[in-house]
Amino acid sequence: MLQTSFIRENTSLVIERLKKRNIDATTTVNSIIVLDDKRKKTQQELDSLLAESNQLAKQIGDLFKSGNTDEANKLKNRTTQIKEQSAILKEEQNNIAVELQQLLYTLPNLPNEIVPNGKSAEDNQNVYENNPIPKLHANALPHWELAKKYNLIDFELGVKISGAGFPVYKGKGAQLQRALITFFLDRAIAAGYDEIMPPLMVNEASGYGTGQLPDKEGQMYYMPADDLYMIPTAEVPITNIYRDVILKESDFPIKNVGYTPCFRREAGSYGKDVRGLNRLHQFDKVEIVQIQHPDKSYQTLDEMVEHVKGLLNQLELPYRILRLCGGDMGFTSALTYDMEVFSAAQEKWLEVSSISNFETFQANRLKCRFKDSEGKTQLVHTLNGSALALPRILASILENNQTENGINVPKCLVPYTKFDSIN
RNA sequence: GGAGAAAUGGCAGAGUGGUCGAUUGCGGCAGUCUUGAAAACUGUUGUACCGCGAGGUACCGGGGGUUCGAAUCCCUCUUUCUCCGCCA
Repeated sequence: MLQTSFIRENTSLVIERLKKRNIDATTTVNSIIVLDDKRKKTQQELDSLLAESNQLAKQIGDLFKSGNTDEANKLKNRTTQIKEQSAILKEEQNNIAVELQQLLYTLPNLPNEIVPNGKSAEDNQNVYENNPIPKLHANALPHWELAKKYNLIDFELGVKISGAGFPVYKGKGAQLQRALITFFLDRAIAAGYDEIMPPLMVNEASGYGTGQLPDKEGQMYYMPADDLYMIPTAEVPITNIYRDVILKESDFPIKNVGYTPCFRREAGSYGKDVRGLNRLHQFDKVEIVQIQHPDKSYQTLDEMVEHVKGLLNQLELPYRILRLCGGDMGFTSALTYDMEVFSAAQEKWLEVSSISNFETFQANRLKCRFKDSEGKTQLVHTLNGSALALPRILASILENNQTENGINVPKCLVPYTKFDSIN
């Protein structure tokens, strides 16, 4: 959520930057300013009424004490008047606040200056590409066939137990999955991240804190009996650790890593994009989160991209890095890099990580602040990224490393799997 | 799930209708003393909003109510603790 004060002071910048998202925010921004003016005016009136009422209450108290009940009762008349007036103003103030809040919720984050203009994924900027695309043998199979052939993943069994999008990992498939999780966690810990195992269900306040609510309400599984949401990513519970927290400057950078299953309804998805492991309702992900000083957050973003590059390099997967264009960026992000691996049998790029700087957008909702060197309280910057999302990594490992005789396990995983090939 | 107790500032812990944004202790910060440090002493130390400022308003777990006036009384929700029951 953008700050009202920021919108007031940078009106034209806000409108200009949101054009990168192909949004004309002029009307909304103007309404926000008008409403904010109204809010200020109402508060001034209300405050002075309450000030008078506080004064009177003191006087009445004194009068009662000195036995001057007649005079006290006279003043009471005035206070009842004030009460009525202030009740009206208070309601008005509440209404304004709600309306203002709703408008603010509709505005996405401002894209950073370097975010390319564009409407869709086709306009994303390719900023890095690595590792040659492997040449597969003539009978190469897509990962869902390989998973079946080597008894690694049972999709039909998942349908029986839960439904489509809930695969069952078996045998070496399950072990490979577990190896990847541990590998990713170990690498993050080595890079200075603290491991967190958070709850997998969160309350409404947490959903609002990181911006899943109200924007992506339908994407999360919701349990009405207990008013809880299944997490769509570890970002939600981990970042919400810092909700309503005032940090010290010396706390920076806060680096957390967490492995969690992630749950997504993926309403509206269908077709061949959902084949196999490409798009699931439940999947595993290791997420890195950082809370950083505003001056250093972009440096941190680069550092996080480097970290993920390191993982992909070790896994020896062909990948590319995209700088997302305004039209393809998430609601809460100021700058996002997507990492995609090439899935050789499907012959397409699969997104395996999305690394974003949210600047103060989440922090404003979370009320996560710090005291700067002058003792002033200001909002922190939050960042996060997948490091990494498992299913598509697994898919590309299976596809890219297949030979006529089986599948080779990447060297960096062998210490974890204790086997170096699947056949 | 049943019964009872509780929730106050970074922490501990007073406060049961007005003089309370809140005694005190610890911690934090600044200073005095010291070659330096410790100790001691002095001062300072919550958040948000409004206001150029003086200053004002709100907040004692959340929401509502009683009252001229609520941290304090009432209702409700949440959470924590103790006991009982059940259970991985």
